[in-house]
Amino acid sequence: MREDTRARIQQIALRLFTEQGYEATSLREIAEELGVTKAALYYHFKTKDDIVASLVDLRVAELEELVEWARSRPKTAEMRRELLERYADRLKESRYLEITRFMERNQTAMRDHPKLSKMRETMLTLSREMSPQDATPAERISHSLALFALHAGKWLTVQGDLTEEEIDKATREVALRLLEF
Amino acid sequence: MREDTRARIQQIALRLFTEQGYEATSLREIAEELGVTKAALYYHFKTKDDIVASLVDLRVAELEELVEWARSRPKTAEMRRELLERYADRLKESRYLEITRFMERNQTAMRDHPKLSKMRETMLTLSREMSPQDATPAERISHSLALFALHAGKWLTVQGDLTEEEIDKATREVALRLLEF
DNA sequence: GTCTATATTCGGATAGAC
DNA sequence: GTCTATCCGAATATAGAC
Repeated sequence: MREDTRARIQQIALRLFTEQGYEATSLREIAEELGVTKAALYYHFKTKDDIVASLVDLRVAELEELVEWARSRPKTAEMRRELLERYADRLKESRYLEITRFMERNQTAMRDHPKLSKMRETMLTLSREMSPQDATPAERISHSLALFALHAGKWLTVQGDLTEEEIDKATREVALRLLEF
Repeated sequence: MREDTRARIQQIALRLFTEQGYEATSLREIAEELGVTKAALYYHFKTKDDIVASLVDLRVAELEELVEWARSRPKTAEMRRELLERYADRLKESRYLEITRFMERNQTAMRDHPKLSKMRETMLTLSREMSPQDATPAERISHSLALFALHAGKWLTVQGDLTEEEIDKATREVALRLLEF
């Protein structure tokens, strides 16, 4: 039972921020779900903003791992395909997907959050690893879109009667094609 | 000078909602920029939500136009390429792009807005027009992604030293490739 | 670490005069 | 159509006891 309260706050906050939005979620709600009072949260996080900052940190760390991995490898087409697959695998992990969704859905709330520029920078670094040095602009864009395509796949659940597995498989296929361009 | 106040409210609200977020923008701010008081806004819109609803209506109307156009045409590959180009052209018009960005960035705020389901429905209809009847799941996803790719292109402005024109041209190229799949 | 207050600020919205 | 004035609720945050 009773693990790290800090981690439980993060977990509940992440869920509520993603479902309802950052601004629409009050500390009262988070506290209620946790079974404590608002004041208790302030022991663990100085401000509401601090909670969100801690969540962004988690994502940056994961992106940086991917960048590290890419850099430890020769810059070949094979490496890039594997990088793409690894990115797709991460997106399947629920915590990572949740944080990603949270960020996609709360762009304006995060607008001038200092952590966000850090994140963009890391994402840019990652997308640079997706192209060889001599790639043309169109190729670079296509390769970056390969990453976006994986995200987009997660939005397409509405798309007819396809199962999640089918969509995942198909988006990976499309993403690989974008990488080949 | 002094045109329709209603339209000016929409215009200012759209800008602020997009820049700062829906919840983070107060009626006071909108009123101040317009040079009137909060109370004056209530003459033109019953609630804050009404303002946003009127903006979504604008986008749905534009999407419906595209659907209408597609339906008035034979279902050929050529028609789909042109539909894609028309969609890209719309995204270049500032008002349309702004509304699109507003919606992308305020997904949670719009979460259970009745207008939103209408919009999703229209978007789904449009993406169905992008594929022939006998398309496989992977093909359908690729064709839908062609639309998303155009949106994604708008996020990539950061991407190095490319001009907006170059990015626009390259994303269209990539989108067309996704359509060919 | 968590509680019970409580301070403070600001939001959306309405009433009624002009 | 726009104003002044005001209501009401809710949110973040703090102080200080246990």
